[in-house]
Amino acid sequence: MSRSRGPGERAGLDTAQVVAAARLVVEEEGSPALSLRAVARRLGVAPNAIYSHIGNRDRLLDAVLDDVLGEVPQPSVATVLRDPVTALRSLMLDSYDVLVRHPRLMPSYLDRQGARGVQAQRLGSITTMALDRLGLDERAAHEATRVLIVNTIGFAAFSAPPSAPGERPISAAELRRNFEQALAWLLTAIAQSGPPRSTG
Amino acid sequence: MSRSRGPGERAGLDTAQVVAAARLVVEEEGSPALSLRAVARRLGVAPNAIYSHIGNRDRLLDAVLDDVLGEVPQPSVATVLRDPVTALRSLMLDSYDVLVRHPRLMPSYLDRQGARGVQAQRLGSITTMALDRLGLDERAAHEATRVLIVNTIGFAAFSAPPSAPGERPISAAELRRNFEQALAWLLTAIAQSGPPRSTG
DNA sequence: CTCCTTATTGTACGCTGTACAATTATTGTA
DNA sequence: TACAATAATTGTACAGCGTACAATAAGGAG
Repeated sequence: MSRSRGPGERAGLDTAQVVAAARLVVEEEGSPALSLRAVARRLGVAPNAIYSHIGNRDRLLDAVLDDVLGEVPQPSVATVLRDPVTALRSLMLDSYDVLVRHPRLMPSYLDRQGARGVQAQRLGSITTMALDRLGLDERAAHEATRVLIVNTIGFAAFSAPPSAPGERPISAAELRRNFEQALAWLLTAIAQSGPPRSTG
Repeated sequence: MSRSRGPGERAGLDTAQVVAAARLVVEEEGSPALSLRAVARRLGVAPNAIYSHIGNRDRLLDAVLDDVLGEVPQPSVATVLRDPVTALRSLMLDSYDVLVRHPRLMPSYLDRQGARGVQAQRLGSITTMALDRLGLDERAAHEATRVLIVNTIGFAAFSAPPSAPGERPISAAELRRNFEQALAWLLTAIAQSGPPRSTG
């Protein structure tokens, strides 16, 4: 531990390191334990050192959220064009699986409305592309996107263990089947909402 | 202000008063400002006085959440039995409208998974009743209930103003139409998932 | 080399939840 | 009524939090 560092001496931090450390804190201690001070501790740095790299506690949270979304794999454009519904289904399932690994981060996601970082935009534009392919106009595509996002984040949020330990805490597999069901319902409705495809 | 009260002197609090004060705090200062100390201040009471009535900060939050749900009107049993789909639709719309009035409470709702208090159970059992009427078995009814709840809370959560003020913050009316659309999709799918009604 | 910007520390403030013991009011029991 | 048990409330205290401020040193620009 390099505990001895005077004011002005550099620690060689950058934003990526800060975000990475924050993710470690979240993954090992849960996201209620995500504090600037915990991150700083892990980096062997004074608490306020963080402020040079991210302005704010909220911005740190945003960065972590978006970073997590980076784990969601990218479906190929070819797949999206060939079979938009299947592409949407696996995109949402993949997103769900990633999000479920960070259950206690979910309330923050909704608070920040799905995080508006680069990763979120990446996933958003693929979604919009697939919906466009289904024949939805821009407005309808936006709305459908929101429905899918709400559903995915919402279900992921329900995977957190309940506060009262008395209640049967619904198994992860069960919840995932439930999510798949809802997703299927929504995708069917969305696909039907576009104009009927003439391409047979 | 009765600031002068020695240890042991009663303030005459009860749980309802504490919850009511907490609701006032939330409604006037936003739910991030909901602290035991703020509630205590408003009641003219020492911070730790709250602990006699609710054990915990989380439990206070739960109580507030459930209290808010109390505003959702109860559809009559006759209505539910006559037209379950319409009853479900207006129940969810009413819930949405109530929740939207407390946007910054929504992340907590998801965190506590919709709150398991008496009000939540009241709404839950009406929902289950309607779904049962549609011919869903117990398991299917539970799943459909969860889908509807996730959708409602999720959309309500999106009504909070976004953190980055640059983004166009989507009008309330627009979001509500979007919610109605999603609700219609889900209700259609759910109604079809039950066995076809033989009762003409 | 000198100047400027930037990253980092030390310190400090006010806020938070909550544990603990002391104190008094209320309730139950005889 | 007297007394004991329980419950509600305060005072005090602690560790943690986000973050503002000034001092300091390192790195880059000229």
